[in-house]
Amino acid sequence: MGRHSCCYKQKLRKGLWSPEEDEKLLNYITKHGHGCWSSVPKLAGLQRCGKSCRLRWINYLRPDLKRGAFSQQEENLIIELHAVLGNRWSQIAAQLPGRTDNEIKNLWNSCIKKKLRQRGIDPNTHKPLSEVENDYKEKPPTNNKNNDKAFTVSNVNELNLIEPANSKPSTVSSSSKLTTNNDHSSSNLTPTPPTQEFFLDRFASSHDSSTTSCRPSDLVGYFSFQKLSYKPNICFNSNSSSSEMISEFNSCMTPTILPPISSSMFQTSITVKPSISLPSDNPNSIGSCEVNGIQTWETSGFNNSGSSCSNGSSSSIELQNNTTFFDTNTFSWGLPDCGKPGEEAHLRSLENEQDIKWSEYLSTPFLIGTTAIQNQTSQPMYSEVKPETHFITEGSSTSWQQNHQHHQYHHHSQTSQPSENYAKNLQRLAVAFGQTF
DNA sequence: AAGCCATCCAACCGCCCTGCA
DNA sequence: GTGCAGGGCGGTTGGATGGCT
Repeated sequence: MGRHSCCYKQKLRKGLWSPEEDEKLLNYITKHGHGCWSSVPKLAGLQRCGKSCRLRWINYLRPDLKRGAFSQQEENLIIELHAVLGNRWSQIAAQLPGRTDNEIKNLWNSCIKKKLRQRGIDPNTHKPLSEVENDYKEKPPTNNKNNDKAFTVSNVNELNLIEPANSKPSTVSSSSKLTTNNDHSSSNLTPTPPTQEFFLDRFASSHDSSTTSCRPSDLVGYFSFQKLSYKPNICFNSNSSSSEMISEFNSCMTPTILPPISSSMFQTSITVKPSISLPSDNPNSIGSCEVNGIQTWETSGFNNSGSSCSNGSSSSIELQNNTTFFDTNTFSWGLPDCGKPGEEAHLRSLENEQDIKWSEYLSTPFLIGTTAIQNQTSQPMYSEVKPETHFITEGSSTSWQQNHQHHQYHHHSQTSQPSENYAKNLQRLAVAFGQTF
């Protein structure tokens, strides 16, 4: 187990890749696509195992990789995603176009962890270190693996680390603490993804429970960690259909059950502009072109589902991601230093069609209006300064992302009626959290 | 200049999951 | 149902690099 058959073969090179090897691999995949990875090294003339080739491609040679340092906004996003997803680097990477799981993992281990600790935050639990220490004293881990890193709603509440000092403690956290960190045993460090309790708690955590209003503007800021109004109340009838549930939800706006959220919910469409560029005189150069105003990349075989160019030199794939990403509006910090001015206008023009709003799941009161969110002043959590910009990156739905996403739930059907959308999305989300309504 | 140390990050390892025969 | 092969993921390792003494 572990080692693949190809790895047992003799004479396989290990270690750093030489430029020649890179060229061979790039050439091969550009022309033929990777197909079966185990056959790639042989066909490409490489003395490597298939896994090694795959890794090299994914982490280094892919044309849509964004090179360079992570922006503060990306770091913030990683931190928050980590709070939700734990060490699921691939899922986190799926939310950061152009970044690889390996890259993010390295950043986390080398940089972000340290920063969080410096700020008195335990990077595993996202709790204040003092609290973690207290917890440890009170409840020493009996069985090591899950205890010390178990993820609870209270952990998530600590996301509001920079909450004003006078903010009141959560009114529901004690009752809504997640104790179901059981199905993620694959990773000891992986917190249980928060279910609806998490978000309810999040709603409540920074709010006075006596506040009864639930302004859409508050909800708009949900993902920006604005203070939210929350009235613990009601109200789904378990026999209700999804659309009825939505209706009920609309009517009361204070559900005891929020539609579950998963990483896939965070996703909306983006387009990514690959930042890797090869020398123009490089015969393996992967150029770009625009088709119908959409950035495309000549990456024959890069995406098997891509449309093919007929010039024989390459095929063109459309990198417009119509699947998933955090709603560009839900995170107010954005990636200002990643976006290019010229791209932004184009991206903004895509926003309307790209946005997957909460409203699609939760109906209008949760609508995260573009203008509304734009005017929100986000409350920084981990960083002192959180620029108020959109997280607009030109994203890609590359084959690798699609691979990532095949575990996830594609939604945002463009042909379905709204009610169908709601039902489907709710079902998907329920499945995503292993729950049923 | 040399040695030591810390950090970064590319790559490997081991395991799990899935599809298929 | 079972075993195998391949893909994917997360954890870990180790080489490269830079700073400091």
